[in-house]
Amino acid sequence: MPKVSDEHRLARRQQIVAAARTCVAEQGFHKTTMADVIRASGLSAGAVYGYFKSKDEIVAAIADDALSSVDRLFEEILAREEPLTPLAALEAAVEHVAFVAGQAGGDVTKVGIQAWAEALHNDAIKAIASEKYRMLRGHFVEVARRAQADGTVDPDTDPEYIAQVLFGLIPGFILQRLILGDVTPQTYTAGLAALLPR
Amino acid sequence: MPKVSDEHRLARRQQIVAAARTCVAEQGFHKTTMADVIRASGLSAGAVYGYFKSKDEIVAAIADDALSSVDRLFEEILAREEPLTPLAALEAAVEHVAFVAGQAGGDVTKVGIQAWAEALHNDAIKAIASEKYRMLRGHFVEVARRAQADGTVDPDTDPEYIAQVLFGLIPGFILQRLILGDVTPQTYTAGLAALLPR
Amino acid sequence: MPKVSDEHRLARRQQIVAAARTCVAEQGFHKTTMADVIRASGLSAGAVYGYFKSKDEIVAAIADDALSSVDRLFEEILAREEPLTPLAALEAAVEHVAFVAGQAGGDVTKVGIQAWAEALHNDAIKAIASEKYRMLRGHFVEVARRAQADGTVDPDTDPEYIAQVLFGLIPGFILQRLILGDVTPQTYTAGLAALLPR
Amino acid sequence: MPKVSDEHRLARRQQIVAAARTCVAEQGFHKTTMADVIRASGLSAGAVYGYFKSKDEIVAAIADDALSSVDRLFEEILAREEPLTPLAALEAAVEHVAFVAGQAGGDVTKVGIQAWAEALHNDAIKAIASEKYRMLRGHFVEVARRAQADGTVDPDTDPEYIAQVLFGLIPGFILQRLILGDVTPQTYTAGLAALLPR
DNA sequence: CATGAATGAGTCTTCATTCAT
DNA sequence: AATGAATGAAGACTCATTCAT
Repeated sequence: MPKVSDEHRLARRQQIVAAARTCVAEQGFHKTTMADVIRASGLSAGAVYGYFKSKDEIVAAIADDALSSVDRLFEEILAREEPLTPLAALEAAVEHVAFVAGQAGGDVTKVGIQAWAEALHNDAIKAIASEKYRMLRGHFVEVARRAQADGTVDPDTDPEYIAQVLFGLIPGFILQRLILGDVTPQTYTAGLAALLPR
Repeated sequence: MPKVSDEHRLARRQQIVAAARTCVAEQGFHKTTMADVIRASGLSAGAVYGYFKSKDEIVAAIADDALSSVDRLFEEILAREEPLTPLAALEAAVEHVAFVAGQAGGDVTKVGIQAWAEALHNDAIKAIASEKYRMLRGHFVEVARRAQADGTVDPDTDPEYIAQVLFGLIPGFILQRLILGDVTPQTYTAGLAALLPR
Repeated sequence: MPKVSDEHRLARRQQIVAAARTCVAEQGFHKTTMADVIRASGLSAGAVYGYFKSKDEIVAAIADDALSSVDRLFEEILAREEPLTPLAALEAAVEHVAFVAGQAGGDVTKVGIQAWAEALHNDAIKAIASEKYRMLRGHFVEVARRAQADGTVDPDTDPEYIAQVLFGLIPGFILQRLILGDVTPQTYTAGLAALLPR
Repeated sequence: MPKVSDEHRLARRQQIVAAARTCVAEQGFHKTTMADVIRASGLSAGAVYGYFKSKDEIVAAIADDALSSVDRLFEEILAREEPLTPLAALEAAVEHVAFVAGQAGGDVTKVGIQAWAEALHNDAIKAIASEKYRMLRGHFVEVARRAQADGTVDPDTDPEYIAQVLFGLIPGFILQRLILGDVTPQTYTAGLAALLPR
């Protein structure tokens, strides 16, 4: 297949990443063997290694993909409505998380949690997570600023701190949803609404 | 002999769990080999297997230990002061987390994150995490009830939902602290204070 | 078409052998991969396999080429001067070896040593080496005969035995030159001169 | 087997090296797989890797062993007879080589040739070969010095150069013996005798 | 004819666990 | 009870060769 490259190459990488994501969402990074990924991708060992140099590179690609997918859709959501209150922002975020988690092809939030654990002793993953999360949190800084301008939120607090808290609610949502299983966008939003000033 | 044996047995188990925790905090569950644990514990392979049937059992013991340690101290903190506001509860929680993370013998919060990831495909760990977190979140239900009694928080919202949000802030704190490195109990508490009604 | 094809075919084979020789001189037969040879030759995998059926065939071609190149030039050297003494023959041989070793395109003596090792368990290579070396040693038989006619060397000894010794000095020169690095045509010739009758 | 170490450890290493030597003499360094060595040694994979960190380390051990065995016996041979002429030294050397080559457990000279090839692109092997050969050649320097004292050999030539030539005859003997198959200690010694002054 | 992506058997190595002493 | 050498089933990765385009 001499002249298929570029789009073909990208498509194959996507194919492999998709296969790997499915495996990783089911079994985690470490229980997922290259043989699993190879089987799931429908390619041969040699072919997979033609697109990725190592398992670590595939793991990094999945993590990047999983964290990016969250950020990508966030960007538009947060940019959309003009007067985006903290509560509305969190609601949108959490609904989006629940939505992508239910998509076919492996729960992205499970991959995300794997990435958290991996980031602790894998610098490549840590760099990816760090970059994506900083970006994501940046959106909440903007939300905080608007709320301060509205007078809804104390104007003297560093909006970064407020963003830490708003962004910080998301991991807790993901985790409770997967491990305790009794948290939904509705309950979480209602809980936050009760805490915030009416 | 049973008495001595029992204490001895427990002490040995603690010794092994402590050794394992150090390894796991540094390298994660999967990069930690039994040889690492055996070396760190100062025992022999045979001895370690005399106290734990398998690596999985040790992993479960570490996870239990890590999650319990958080809960144990929480219990007293939350029981202590009478009029514990949501903000004060979160502050205490987060300060405690930062404190235990700095203790010698391996950062417990790192082990905790490993446990989150592991829980997704290891039922024993999931059961432990589930139990501990349900307990932990229960304390926040009580906090929510008090705040509703005070009139600080909307009395018509299910206090469980409010607890989901308050408890849900903690994973976000742990994660940002370790991966982004710019979050402290002070910034986090300030951020939350700004959002809550003055 | 057969004529153009034939020259073309030979030129391509030479191109591949030259590329392979460079790789083999640097890394040895076994560390040299077909991918290396393909890259160095500037051809495609398919093209290379159009000219050689297998890696083994390429290896045999390199070995043949390396051993032939030594022999080819030997033939003329030994045929040139009329009264060629054993010392002069060895000197010419050793100087020629040092010269071809320094040529661009991969040290032929390194390829030669590889061929020795390979000959031990590869019958094709063994046959090539055997043939070339028998030829090469044949020249020294002639030298021995002349020296016996001169009275310089004992006439009762089988000239084949004398040739074994004269020819046998060359591998030792190649080896010491590459591994110990302190042997030159001058030192080696001087050493032999000291041993032979004045 | 808790308390067998030291002699046991050395014995096991020898056992592995012996097994590996047999394989390598038959098939060469590269065609010999770890599975071959493991099978031949009668141990398990894990056991072999308990004694050697890698295949390279085993290869180095075989090379060391093969080259040492030659040197070890040389030392005594050359030290034995008082007035050791160059011819007698070469004869002893070559007879010893033919003897060890015939020993059971893998032809050491074949391993030696493999080591020559390997030394060209493996620094560990090169270092071993370099050391052993320098030692070995050192013995011939002594032989040269004695011959110069006797007046048998030109006293103005650096004895190192003479040693290069005497030592340099050995690889040629080994090679012709294995590849051409028509050289024996007797023919080689006779050939040299014919060349040297009567 | 040429291309080079794809193949998949085979390589080295690790590591949880056992058991003879 | 304790020891730690031994086990061997996987695991990640390579590379000579083919064949659809």
